[in-house]
Amino acid sequence: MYSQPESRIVIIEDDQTIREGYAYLINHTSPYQVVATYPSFDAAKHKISKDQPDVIILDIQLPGTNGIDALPQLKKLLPQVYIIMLTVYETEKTILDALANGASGYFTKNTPTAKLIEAIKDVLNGGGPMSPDVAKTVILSLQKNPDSPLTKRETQILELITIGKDRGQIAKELFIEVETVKTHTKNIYTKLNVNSKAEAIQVAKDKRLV
Amino acid sequence: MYSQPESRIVIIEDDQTIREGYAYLINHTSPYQVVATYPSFDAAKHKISKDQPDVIILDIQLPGTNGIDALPQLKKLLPQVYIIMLTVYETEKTILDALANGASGYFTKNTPTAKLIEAIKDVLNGGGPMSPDVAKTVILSLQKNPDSPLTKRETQILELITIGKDRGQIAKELFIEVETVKTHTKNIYTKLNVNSKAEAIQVAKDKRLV
DNA sequence: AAAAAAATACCCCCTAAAGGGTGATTTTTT
DNA sequence: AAAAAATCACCCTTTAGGGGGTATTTTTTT
Repeated sequence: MYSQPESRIVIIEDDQTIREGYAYLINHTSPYQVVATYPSFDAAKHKISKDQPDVIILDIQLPGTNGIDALPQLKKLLPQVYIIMLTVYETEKTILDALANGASGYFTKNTPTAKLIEAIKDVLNGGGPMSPDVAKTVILSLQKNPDSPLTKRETQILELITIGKDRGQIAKELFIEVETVKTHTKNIYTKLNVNSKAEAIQVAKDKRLV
Repeated sequence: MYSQPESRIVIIEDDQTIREGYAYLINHTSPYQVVATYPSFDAAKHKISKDQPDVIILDIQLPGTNGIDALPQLKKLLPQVYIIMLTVYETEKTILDALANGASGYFTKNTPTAKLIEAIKDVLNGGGPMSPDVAKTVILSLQKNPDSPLTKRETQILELITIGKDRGQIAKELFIEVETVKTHTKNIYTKLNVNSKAEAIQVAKDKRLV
């Protein structure tokens, strides 16, 4: 599926200058048309369905409902819409929350309009555009700790523990005895300085061991 | 920190045509220099430290040690190096494994050299470049299920359960009583059709509820 | 304003799964 | 040859987790 020139864009952004600037440039330098702009989600929510947007450009720091909370609601109103986040926030949590809640792309506000237009094309073609720094943050969030004190087998077992498997399931999955799983678990606990599954999971998440 | 023109590139790729093609184009159309190329990690591992690469372009499907397994070893040999994966595989698991193991970027093999050169610049500047389809896969892997049957509070509690918190910790964290946590947990179990924490975690992961 | 949904809180009972200790053999790496 | 990792076994103890039931308050939706 390729992007259609008629693709309809809505911009939700409280800063009038940015809002109108992007709108003007998209309308005049791209094949897409900005069919509506709103200064807040609350102003948009009752009208946006009528706009039938294909892509929404959504700011995070909005008056009233913020962009993150607006995301699931927009998705509910317009299940097929692609949403590109535009924000000055680039903390890991904000970025991950936005993506978890259904954003298709994420850009920081200094992004030139040309890049944004490219991003619109990307999402319409099924891609997931991000600015380089955002991508970096996402990648870092996925990265495992390369200096894990655990052996390969122990890491494997810890991984299964973190996804909720019990001793029996782990044993079956790895074709080993329950007692062996127990031994590995004990060794894991010793190395991580914990003495329960719950604590092990917490340390694992915290130190990105899995 | 900006990328230095002298930045040193190593290519590890078994297909001679691709390997030499990229090497030639990078050397002749970019400010970077390809200081060595290898057809496999096993061929590279004893010599690559001497090459002092800033960036390694690494194929996944290599004879002998594959690219994913090579990643941690390369990181050990050259802790500061940036690694860009280049592959035909684009399954979620492969991509996530590569990023988890320390890759800085990820491209599919049809990527034009110009994009790859841009990616080299990106990683040297601290970015995390990915081709649009890869980025999309990464974003999808982070996405939550928008049709969760759980309420906000229940989702919150399930989230805490998945990171290994026990009733007491959850209660404390949410400023509610342990008994309330229990009630929520019961409701979660009913909705998810499970009857243990372990199962709940598995369903949560499986259905991307958290 | 009324109804529905969500969040909060308590009580009793009960056991399965988890955790601690100790020891030993086999396989893989260095 | 030595060290590290992975495998398996037996005993014993406990607690955090789970089932059932009931009820009030707060928030949201209609």
